[in-house]
This record gives sequence, structure tokens and C-alpha cells, in this order.
Amino acid sequence: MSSKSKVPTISQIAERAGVARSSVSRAFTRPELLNASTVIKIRKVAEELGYVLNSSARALSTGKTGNIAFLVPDVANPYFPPMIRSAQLAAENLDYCVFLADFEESGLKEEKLIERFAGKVEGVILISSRMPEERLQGFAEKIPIVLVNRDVQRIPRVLIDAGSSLKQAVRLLADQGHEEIAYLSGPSVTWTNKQRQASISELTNELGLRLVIIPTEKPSLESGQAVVDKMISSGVTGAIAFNDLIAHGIMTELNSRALKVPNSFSIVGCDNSISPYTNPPLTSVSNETTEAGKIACEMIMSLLGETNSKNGQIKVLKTLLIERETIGLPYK
Amino acid sequence: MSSKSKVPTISQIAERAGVARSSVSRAFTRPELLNASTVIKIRKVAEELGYVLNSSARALSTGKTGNIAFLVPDVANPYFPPMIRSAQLAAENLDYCVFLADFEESGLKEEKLIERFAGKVEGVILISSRMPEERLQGFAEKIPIVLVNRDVQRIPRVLIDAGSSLKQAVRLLADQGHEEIAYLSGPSVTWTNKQRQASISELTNELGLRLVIIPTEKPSLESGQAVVDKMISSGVTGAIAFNDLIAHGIMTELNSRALKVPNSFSIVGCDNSISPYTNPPLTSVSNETTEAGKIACEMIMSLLGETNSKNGQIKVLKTLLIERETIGLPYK
DNA sequence: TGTTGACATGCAACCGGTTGCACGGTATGG
DNA sequence: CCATACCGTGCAACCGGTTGCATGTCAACA
Repeated sequence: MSSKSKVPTISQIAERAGVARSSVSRAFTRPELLNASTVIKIRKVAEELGYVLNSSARALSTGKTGNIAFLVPDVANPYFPPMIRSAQLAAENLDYCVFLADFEESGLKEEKLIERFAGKVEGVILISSRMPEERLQGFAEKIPIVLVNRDVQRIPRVLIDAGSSLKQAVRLLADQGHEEIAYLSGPSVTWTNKQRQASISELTNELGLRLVIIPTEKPSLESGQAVVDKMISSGVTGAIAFNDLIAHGIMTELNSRALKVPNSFSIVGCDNSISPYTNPPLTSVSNETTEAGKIACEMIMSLLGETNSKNGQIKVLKTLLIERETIGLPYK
Repeated sequence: MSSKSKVPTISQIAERAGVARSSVSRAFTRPELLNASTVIKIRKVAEELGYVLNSSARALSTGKTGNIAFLVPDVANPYFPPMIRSAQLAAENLDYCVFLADFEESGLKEEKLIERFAGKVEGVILISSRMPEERLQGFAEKIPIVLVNRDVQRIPRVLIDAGSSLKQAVRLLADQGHEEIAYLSGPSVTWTNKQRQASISELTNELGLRLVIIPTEKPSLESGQAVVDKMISSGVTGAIAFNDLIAHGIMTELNSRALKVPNSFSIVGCDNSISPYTNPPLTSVSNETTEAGKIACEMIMSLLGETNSKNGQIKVLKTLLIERETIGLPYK
């Protein structure tokens, strides 16, 4: 028979303090409208009674939930946590709370999640969205959306452009004498993958190198290991992977076949997530994911403020190639 | 002049469908009470009008928000994302949404966050809480709380017990002939750190080894690097670190001083987060963080269901020492 | 001293669902 | 053919804040 220590409502505070409910409400939301002493009195009573604001009630009458949703393809992919963190911190500073959900690399699940969150949040930040463009447009009409690493007209977005860094990597490989290289591609539908592949392809064409595109199942360590056979039999002497996880999977597998990186094979990763930790340390593309999360959050917030949404703003973030120890001469 | 395509309410659905508001509500919540054809009719109209349930309104009248909060000390610490992910997935399967927040290793911030979430969620999962016990008890009286890696009476909790694995590591070091080893401790207030330190200490005492406790600033790579001087001058030949990040920081710093692991120094990490990726691969303690997240979520849910909270259930998860390549003979 | 206005507070409607209860209609059983 | 039960639906109160407007008080000013 646990005495349910239910939290009191403003009515109970009002009664105890001998004022109207509206005054209690104002004591918290617009204290400047009240006599200072009244505010103090009300706050004191509220404190004594252990008052906790009922957010649902406030949200219902104001129409603002004070929440946003942050959807990512895979929480456990080390690429995302720094972004999640910075976005959450930025939101918190503006008194917003953030829902986090993982759509498991699936566009369908993404849609389901948006629908579920639609009634609970004021806006949604979508990372590496897999949804078809028209669906995205449809949702964007109903609820403020900001995209990260997805380029859709008229929807605000922040893009991390690894193009120039990847070209630099290609050039590095070419300088060492590599003539045939592979790109271990990531999720084919993503903007990120398309953009990375296009940049690499552009430069290999220009330099007259042969580029072999090898798809991977998922941007994970295991998928990297799984494509090594195909990669080796393609005859390439170096490779650029969609991300560090794939690159590391390849290194692991090569190592188990007694093929040393970089002496027997050169490899470049992307995202600079686990690359400082690999053996040997992986040359990789570093990108400002922390900054991206913060900016995405700020974009959503600015979207909430304005009525005539000046849609379509874009922010492009640059990247940096971090040279470590996984590029060497081609092995004949 | 963007025509605000406001989402309709049940009243508008009701009017359009020629039924009462209550029927619309029931069409979604308890369709078995209505004539099947009525349900279909209502759902059709709702679909046409693009109806979206207003969660705040529902929450206000039912008293259930359908949300929980998940608070972690540091989202970017690779130990947590798998736990976050599994908890979120588990919650989602029960139609719950999860708020994520980072309390930045601070007990104060933790309190602020709980207070902020209190009115928005039905329960809180607290990972590695830094709050004083009495505050925790206080909150637990107001809102269902489940702890992970914190041991407080009468509050449900899941504990990951690395004790036996760490003892195994000590034994391994002793077997190699190490007589003086260090423990690079983590956040001193955490249960996890106390428990790890106690286990190690217990066995070194038993075996007659000298144990040097060296505190670190934060469980991060940089903090690991920073304590190497102190560690070396203490005269130990091997060390166990609170987590992989610290261990890796130490390895990096040793490496820059031309001290090779494991030939010049032996080291063991904990959490098995980045240990497979380090150079050389780090011997570390693997723990079921994924399982922990899921269980914590299930505990919260069971707490919500019952009235007379059978508080204080505990679940202890075991760990496993993964031997890799960072333990060798002591260097004289 | 009467008028005006600023300030402090109360009243009551409203936000959008949910739900106990009442009501009318139809089927069932005696 | 009537009594009873059940089924489908509507009515209206309620959840707990917020807010436009009305009211009352008091000081300043003419």
C-alpha cells in the first residue's frame, strides 16, 4: 500500500497559496507579470509540495512540445555518436529534449519512425536518410525536417563533402604508382556513398587509373572482411573504403592471409572514426561530425521560429585527409 | 504565404465522417467497440485528411506519455552506443519512445536532466549514475528509475560485474612473472570503478603483488596519455586500465617513447570497445552491454505496469576476458 | 477631487484526446 | 408478444496547464 506520492497540479498549489491557477502558471512562465512577493510565495509552496510541471498539459495548450527527434541509421556506428552528442547538447541549451532512434539502415523503418514521432516533436533531424525523395518532401510539408548528408531540394540540409579529401587520397595512391584501385562502396542509396564514389571516379578517370567498384553489404567490419576475395581477384593494388569500419575489416582479413598493409596492399578509410586505433593506423578522411550535429540542430531551431519557412538553406562542411600508415608502394 | 497544412483533429475527422469525436477516438484506440464498417469509414477519412494523433493530448488524458529517458555519462564513449541502441530497440517494440541525454560525467547535470525529464517521461534509465545515493532515492520515490552499473538499495538495477575477468587478468600477469602492477582508475565515484578496483586489489593482495593505484582525469584517450609518466616512475611492469580508451592512450604514449607493448610493458583494457582495433590488439574484458540495455528497458517497463512496485530487483551480468596481444613478460 | 492609466490578479475558455455513462435499436429467450 | 441483454454510438466531463479579457486597486496628474 505505497502511498502514491502523486505530483501536485497547479490547482493544488493555487489553493494552498491562496491564489488563482493562472497566477501559479504565470509564476513559472511570466513572473514579470506578477508581484515579486507573490511569485516567491507561489514558488515556495510549489517547492514544498514537490510540484513538477506536466509537459503534456503545457504542450497541449501552447502547441509546443519542446522536443525534437534525431534519427540515425545505426547508433553503434562510431561515426554517429559525436554528432548525436553535439546535437543533443545544442538542443538542451535551448531547453529542448531530443528523442533518439535507430532506423537500422532502412528507409521503411525511417518512415515508421517519423510517423511515430510526428505527434511528439516539433521537428526532425534525419541523418543519412534512405527514404525516397518524394516521401521526404511529403513529410517536410507536415513537419520541419533537417537533413544531414542527404541532398534534397527545398529541405534544409547539412552536407559533409569528403570529395576533395578523397581525391587527395587518389592522388596519393597514384603518386605511389598505383594504377588500379578499388572503391569499396557503402549503402548505395545514400547521398554520402554516391558523392564519395563520384569524386573518386572523377579523378581516376582524369588520371587514367582503373577504378573497380566493389559493393559491400553493410558499412561494417564484417562486410569489409567479406569482400576481400573479390577485391584481390580484381587485381587492384590499393583501395579506398566507404568508411573506417569496412577498411578495418579488410585489413583484418588481409592480415589473416599474411598480407601486410601497407607493404602488400594500400588502403584508405573514411570518417576518421576508428582509424587512429587500427593496426597499422589507417589513413582516413576526417570530417566535422560534431559541427554537423550542432548546425543541424540550429537549423531546426531556426525553422521552428519562423512562419514563412525560408526553406532550402544548405551548409556544406569540409573534410581533411589524415595521412597515417596504410599507403605504400604497389605490390607486384 | 504558405498555406499551413495544419494537421486535423478528431473533431474534424468526426464532422467529416458524420460521427461523434468519441467514435473517432475509439476507432484508433479500441476499434473492437465499434462496428467494423464504422472503423473503416473513420480510418479512411482520417487518412484522407492526413490525421496525426496529438500525443500531448492523449498523454494528458491518459496520464501516460509513452516515453522514457535514457541518461548516459558520455554518448561518444564507445562503451555506451550499443547499450543505447538495444534499449531503444526494446522500447520501440513496446511502442515507447526514448529521450537520450548526456550528463557529461557530472552528477549535477544528471539531476538537472532528471528534473527536466520528470514531466515528460514515465521512467528513467540511468547509466553509471554519479548522483549521491540520497538524491537517487528521492527521485526514485517520484518516478520509476532503473540503474545500470550503480548499486543502490531498493532501486532496480543491472550490474555488469567485471570482477572475475579482471582477476583472471591479474592472474595472467602474475603467471608471466609481473610482481608490480598498476590500476589506472576511472571516475572515482562510480560503482564500476570501485568494483573493478576492489576486485583487482583483492587478488593482488592474495597473490602478494604490489598494486599501485593511479587515478586518471577522465576515462579517455588523452587521460591515458597523461598518466604514463607517473605510471612508469612507479616502477610497475604491467597495468590494467579502467577502460580501453585509457589503455589505448597509454599504448600510444608508450609507443611515442619507443616502449613496445607487450615487450616493454604489459597492459589490459576493459569494455572491449576499441580493443580489437588497437595496435597491437588489446587484451580486454568483454561485457554484455547490449544485453544490459535491453534488460534495463524491460525492467523499466515492468515497473510501469505494476502498482505495488516490487522494488530492488537486481540483475548481474557476467563478463569475459578476451586475450589478445598486450600481455608479455615483465621488462627489467 | 475626478480622471486616467498602470499594475496585479482572477475568470473562464481553450488545447485535443479519452472514457464512464446514458440511450436507442435490435436480437434473443420465455 | 413482451422482457432482457447486448451492441453501437453519442454526450459531456475531465486531464493540467495557458492566455485574452475583465476586474479591482492605487498612484499620478490635471
